[in-house]
Amino acid sequence: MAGARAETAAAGRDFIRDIIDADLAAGRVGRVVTRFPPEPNGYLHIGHAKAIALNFGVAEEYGGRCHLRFDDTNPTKEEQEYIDAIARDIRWLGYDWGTHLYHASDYFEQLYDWAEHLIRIGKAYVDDLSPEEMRAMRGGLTEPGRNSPYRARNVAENLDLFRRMRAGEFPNGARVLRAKIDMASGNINLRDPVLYRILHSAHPRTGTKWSIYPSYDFAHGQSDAIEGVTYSLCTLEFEDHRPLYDWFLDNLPVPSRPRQYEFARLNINYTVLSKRFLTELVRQNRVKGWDDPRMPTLAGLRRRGVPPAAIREFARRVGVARANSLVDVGMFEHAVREHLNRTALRRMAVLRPLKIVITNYPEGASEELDAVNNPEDLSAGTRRVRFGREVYLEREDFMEDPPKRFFRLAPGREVRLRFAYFVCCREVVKNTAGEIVELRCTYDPATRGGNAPDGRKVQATLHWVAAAHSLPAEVRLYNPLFSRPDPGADGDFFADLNPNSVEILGDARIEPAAAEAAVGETVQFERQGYFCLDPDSRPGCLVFNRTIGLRDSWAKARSDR
RNA sequence: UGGGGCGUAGCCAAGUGGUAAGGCAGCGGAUUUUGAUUCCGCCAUACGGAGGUUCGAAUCCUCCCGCCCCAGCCA
Repeated sequence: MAGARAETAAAGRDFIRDIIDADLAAGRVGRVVTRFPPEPNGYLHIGHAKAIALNFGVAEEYGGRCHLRFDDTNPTKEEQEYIDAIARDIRWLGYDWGTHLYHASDYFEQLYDWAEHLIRIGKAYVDDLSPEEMRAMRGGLTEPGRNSPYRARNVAENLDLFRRMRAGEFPNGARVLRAKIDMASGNINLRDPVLYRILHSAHPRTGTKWSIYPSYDFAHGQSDAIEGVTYSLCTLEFEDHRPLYDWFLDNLPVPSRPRQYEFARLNINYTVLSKRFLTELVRQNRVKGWDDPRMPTLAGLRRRGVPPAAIREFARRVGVARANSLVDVGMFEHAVREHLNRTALRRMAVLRPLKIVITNYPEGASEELDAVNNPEDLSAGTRRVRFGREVYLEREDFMEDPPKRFFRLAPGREVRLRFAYFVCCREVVKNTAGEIVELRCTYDPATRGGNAPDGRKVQATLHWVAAAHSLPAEVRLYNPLFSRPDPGADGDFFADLNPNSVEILGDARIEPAAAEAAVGETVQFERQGYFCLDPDSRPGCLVFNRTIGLRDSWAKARSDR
C-alpha cells in the first residue's frame, strides 16, 4: 500500500483527472468516490490492472475512496473462487478498499423496489415475448424496432406478473421486465432494455432467495448511486449505455448522482486480454491454470515473478485516453526490467552446464570469494561464493571456432570468471561423437577477485558455479504465449498459440545462495535474466521461472544478420 | 444506409489559437568485473486528407477518408 501511495505524486495527467479538477473547482463534487466493479466470472488480468490503478489511484490522489464492488448479477457465470481470487489479486497489486467491500447483490432488494417504482410510473412492463421474438422486433442497426404487444399492459397487471416472476412461478425465459423507452431509438440500448430476467439459479451470496436477477444496466448506475460513487469509470464499449445509465438515475429516487466516463481498454501485442478466451485456455488445459506463468493474469504474472510495482508503473506510463490502442509488449517488459534491475539480488546460475577443470588449481582445494549482491544497491551487501578446481560454465559462453565478434571463451583465450580469477582455455575434450564434454583451463592466481595486477584486460567476464558447491535446479524459460503480434486476427486464437511458449531446462546448477530466495522473490541470475522460485519446488528439486531475460545485444546482433 | 466514438513518430501519449512534452522501440558514442545497467547524442518543418477563418491553426469552421463499438433475457 505504501508503495502504491508514494507513486501517486507522479501520476500522469489525463482527461479524467482534468474533469475531476474542474468538478472540484466548481464545487460540483465534495470528495472523490470511485469503484472497481469486477464480475466474478474469471481472474483479473493486466488489462484490469489499468482500470484498478486508475480507480484506486485517482481516489488516493484526491483524498477520496475507492470501493471494490462485485458485479454479481448473473449467478449462472459467477463463482466464489473468482470472488476470492479477485480480492487477493487487487491486494497483491497494492491497493486497499478498506471497509468498502460491496456487492451488487447487497442491493437486490432496493433494486427490486425501484423496478416496481418504474412499473408504477408507467415506465416498465412485463413482456412475454420469447428471446427470439424480442430479437426479431428489436430491429436492426438501420431499422427501428417495433413495440411489443405486451407493452401496453396496465400497472396492476405488470405488478402482479412481476411479483409472480419474483415468486418463482415462471420458468427461465418465460418473461422479462423491460423499461419503456423508445423502440425507434438510434441507440439500441434504449429500445426497451431488459431490467430483470428469470434465472432459477443459486447465487454465491444470496443462495436461492431470488429467481429473478437484474441486468447490468439496471444494477450498475443505481449501485453507484447507493454507494455515493461520484465517478463511475468504465471502458469505451459502455459509452452507448450512458444514456440508459442516466435514464435510470433520472427516473428513480436515487440518493446521489454519479457520472459515468469511459476510457480505452488496454490492449498489448502478442497477448490476449479477453476473459472469455483466457477461461477457455484454462478450461481446455492449454495452460496449467489461471496462474500459469505464461498467462497475462495477475496470478500468472505474480507466479512469473513480476513485481506489482512494475505493473503499476506500466499502467502509469500507458496513460488513460479515449483512443483505441495496442501497446507494445516491450513497454511492459521495460517496466519489469527497470524495477528488477534496481531491486533484485544478483546470483550466479548456469543454465546449460559445461564442465571445466582448472588444471593448475590444487586438487581437493576450494576457497571463498566475495560477490556483490546488487551493484545498483550497495546496501544489499555482499556474499561469499565458493570456488574450486572444477566449475561449470554456460555452454554458449564457449566456442571452439568463434566468429569475429564473439568475445567469450575460446581455445587459447583468456576471460574473467566473475568475482574469481582469469582463466585461459588450454584444451577441448570431446567424446567419441565429437561433442565437447569438458574444457581444461589454467588460472592465474594473481588475478584473485577478478583484477589483474599487471593491468592486462580480458574481453569478457563469465558467470560460473563451482561443481562441488552448487545445487541442481530445474529452470523454466517462458516465451510469448502467442507467435504473432495480433493473435486471433484470422479468427482463431488457438491457431496462433506459440507451440514453444515454455522450455524446461532440467540440469541447471545454481550457487547455494540462490536457493535461499523465497517463493515470490525475484533474483537476477547474472548475465541471464530475472528468475523466481516456483511453488512447484520441493526439497532437492528447486524450480525457477524466468521472469524475463536481460537485454541481449549479442543475441540481437546474431539474429540481425 | 442508424446511433456513439476515435485519428499527433514504428508503439503509447502530452498539447485546448502563439509556432509539436515525455516514455517505449530504434540508431550512433562513452563508461563497465553482467555483451546488463548507467550516461551522452540522433530520431514529427509536422499533427488522417483537402479547403477555409486568422497576423498566426494540431487546436476554430466545412467537406472528405480511415478505424473502433452497438442489434445478449452477458458484463
